[in-house]
Amino acid sequence: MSKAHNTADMAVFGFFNEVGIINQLSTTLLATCLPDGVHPSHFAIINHLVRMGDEKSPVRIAAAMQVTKNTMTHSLKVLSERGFIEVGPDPEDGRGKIVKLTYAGRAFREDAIKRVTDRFSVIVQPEHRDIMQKTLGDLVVIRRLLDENR
Amino acid sequence: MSKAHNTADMAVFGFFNEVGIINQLSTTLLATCLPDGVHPSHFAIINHLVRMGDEKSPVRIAAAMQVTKNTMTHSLKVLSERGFIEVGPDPEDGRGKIVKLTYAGRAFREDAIKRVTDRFSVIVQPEHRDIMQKTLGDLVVIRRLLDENR
DNA sequence: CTTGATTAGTTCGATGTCATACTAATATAA
DNA sequence: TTATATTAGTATGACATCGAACTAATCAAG
Repeated sequence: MSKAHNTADMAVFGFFNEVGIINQLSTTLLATCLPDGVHPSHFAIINHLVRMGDEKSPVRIAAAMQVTKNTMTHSLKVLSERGFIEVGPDPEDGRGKIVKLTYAGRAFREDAIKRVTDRFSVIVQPEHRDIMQKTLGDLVVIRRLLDENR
Repeated sequence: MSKAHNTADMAVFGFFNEVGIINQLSTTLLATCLPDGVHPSHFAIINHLVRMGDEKSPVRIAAAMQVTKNTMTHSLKVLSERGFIEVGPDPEDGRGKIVKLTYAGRAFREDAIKRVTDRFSVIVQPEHRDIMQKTLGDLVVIRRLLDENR
């Protein structure tokens, strides 16, 4: 009864195992579409700022990206040196900062999106898109479950 | 038409996005079930050796874990220092080495599995298990797709 | 047998990420 | 108002991972 290897647990382990492999392979594939020195996590930050709006504080971006504040400090430094963002003080909070996308940042994102889309389009066929679309809702349920229990 | 933001692409991006978040949250959760200094990737190696059989070469384990050889060298050093594995020479190949599980390694794995199962069992409810089981086959299809195109 | 190519494992340097601890500014409570 | 607690961002050190270069051993071609 307390045996750890029942079928229900196996399904759970198998699920997370497949998720882990898919994540690794897709991230690696994404990385090949980005210029040297730009990590997938950097792309994710730019992408987030474009989609959800910039002018956010580092701590808010860190929460959205699910990384720690110091990781975000580091990532923002890289993006700033690349000229993709500008980090200025928050006029309403002396402690805070405000991250703003530059034109170069938006252009980089457009370019990267195009390369990524092209790259994936030769691999992902319509039947795979159907699978992803069909599965997406279930993944959201599991993601929310984990998000609420961390 | 070459617009990058059509609904099909959105489903693909959304899928990989959810997969990434689930992977991060589940890995973090798993990490809390492991003793200090034992990384989830270390647990994965031990787990693999128990399930698929030990007495494998580092390069084969690296391929199975989808990491580079040097990463495996590092991980095996950690596991060896912990006494979970023993690394000896390959009598049939002067270049190679053979990784062997110790009793302590197997005991660690049993203990970790128990803690992980207990931890997840209070979060993952039957309806979530159903979702994972239902989704598993689809995830395998996508995983294979990426595996064949890397 | 000898030479060139491949493979196993390691070393080195770089990078992303985290935990802990710290400073500075804001918010709350007495 | 003053003291305490909380929050934003940074600094430091640690670790997992990677790519490139290296050594040693095996394999393959002549």
